[in-house]
Amino acid sequence: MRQRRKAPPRVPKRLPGSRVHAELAAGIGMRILDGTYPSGTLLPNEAEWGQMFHASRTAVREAIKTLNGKGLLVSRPKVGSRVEPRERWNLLDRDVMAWHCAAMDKTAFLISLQEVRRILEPGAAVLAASRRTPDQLAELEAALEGMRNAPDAEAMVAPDVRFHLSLLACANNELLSPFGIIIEQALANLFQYTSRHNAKPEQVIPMHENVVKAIAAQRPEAARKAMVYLLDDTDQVVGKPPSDDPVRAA
Amino acid sequence: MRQRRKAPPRVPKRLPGSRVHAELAAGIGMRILDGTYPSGTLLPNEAEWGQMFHASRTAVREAIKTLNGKGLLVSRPKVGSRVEPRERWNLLDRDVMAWHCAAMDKTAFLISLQEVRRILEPGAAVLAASRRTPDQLAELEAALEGMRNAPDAEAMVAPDVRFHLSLLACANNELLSPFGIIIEQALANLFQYTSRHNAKPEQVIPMHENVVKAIAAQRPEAARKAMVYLLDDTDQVVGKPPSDDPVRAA
DNA sequence: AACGAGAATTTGTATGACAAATAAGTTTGC
DNA sequence: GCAAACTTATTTGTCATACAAATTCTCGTT
Repeated sequence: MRQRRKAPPRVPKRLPGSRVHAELAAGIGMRILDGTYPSGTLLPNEAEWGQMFHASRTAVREAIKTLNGKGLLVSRPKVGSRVEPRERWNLLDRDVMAWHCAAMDKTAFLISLQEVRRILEPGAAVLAASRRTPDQLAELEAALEGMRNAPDAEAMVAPDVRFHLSLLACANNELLSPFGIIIEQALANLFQYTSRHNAKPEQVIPMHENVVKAIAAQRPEAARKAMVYLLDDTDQVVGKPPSDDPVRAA
Repeated sequence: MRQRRKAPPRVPKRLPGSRVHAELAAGIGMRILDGTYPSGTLLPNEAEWGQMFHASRTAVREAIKTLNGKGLLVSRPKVGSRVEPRERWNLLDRDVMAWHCAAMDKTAFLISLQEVRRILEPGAAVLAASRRTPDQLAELEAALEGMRNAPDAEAMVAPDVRFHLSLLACANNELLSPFGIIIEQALANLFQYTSRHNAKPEQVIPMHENVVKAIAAQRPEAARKAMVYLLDDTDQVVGKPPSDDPVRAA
């Protein structure tokens, strides 16, 4: 039997598993990302945040330290916490990207994401073809096999993400790993389009296969081309015209 | 008159301007980056960190929240704080990159940096040539002028960084801005080499001029080529062979 | 052996107090 | 009149303590 001696907590109707400082970080972070507090603005002080969210200053401070670490804020005594200029934000951070994505037009964001993919992934494919280890190649092939076995388009997203993340890993450059976040976001958002437009789904698997073949054969330029074709196909879903790749044009 | 009733503080001989939680974050962060606590390891608990650094648990927690936000850690009650796998680290974060740079061989790191630059900057130059605004072009030219006026090699680093950052801005893709960190680090580290080797400094300015000309003329492919040449020159300083650009080879 | 209740441990939150830093206003000295 | 020095007010920074919540571990029961 449970004793019920204590009165039930009145204010803290918090869901179990939620962390106050995480909610605060998200709450403040989103208000920055959506422009409620533009760059250069002075935020409310810690006590005010505490009142707004019914939380202690301790929790507020931990949230602010989190945002501080993501480059959204700088705090100074007597002056307060000021929103940093946009170019100092850590847009590649998972949380920041999620808040940003929630605040802004998803289509425009997706176009930006694809643009960066067009720059990065062909280059990564070149490195992958020349440097992948057998283990990394096997992982890439396993991801491809996962795509083949997907029963429907939705089930293909996860192995597709895995495929492109594996490709980044094949490049064996540790500074390329952080871009996995871009790929995850892009493919996750992209699915909402593919499920509607569903342009030429029968070509998706062969296109990925071509990338794997080129990387397996250690042919960098072929890998690059195959990746460009793959991205062209993806861009068609979004509605952008395919690239005018100088190599292909030549 | 000032009253001097209170005894001077005995223990806290901390330098003015230093923040305890920042020192803690750096101390813990570096121990993670240098491999003292490898991925998957359980860190000492908050009380132990407090003893190690002679700080309160509050300060330790704020430091841990900072590292949490950078993707180095996850904390759970009763378990503790566990080091995340390397691919989840925010290597593009300023602090993380600084700690990483302090821990690891700088030459190897510089090669990784240059490799990513070779992928990113030519692509950024293409976008810049087609989309730069007049204001952005003016900013780019101002940075170039700053390089021209630099009296010595050391004084050229700052405007050089400004140049490449401006170029990223010209691309008008917000997801490209975070890479400015890579460029800053690369050029800052690179200076140690240029000052020693000093390979063909007379070519540096004309090479940058060519990039500006192509972007001013809105010729994307010319901008791309000019940027590749520029990076080739930089790579020679590091000791890498120049790229085998398929376009140039054709 | 499986299961469940309870103990132990660690992070999470709250509160209160004071220190440090600094922007702004006020007085002082010339 | 004006500038420098001082005072004051405000906000973040740090500490100590207490307790809540979550989760693993242990141990006893069935």
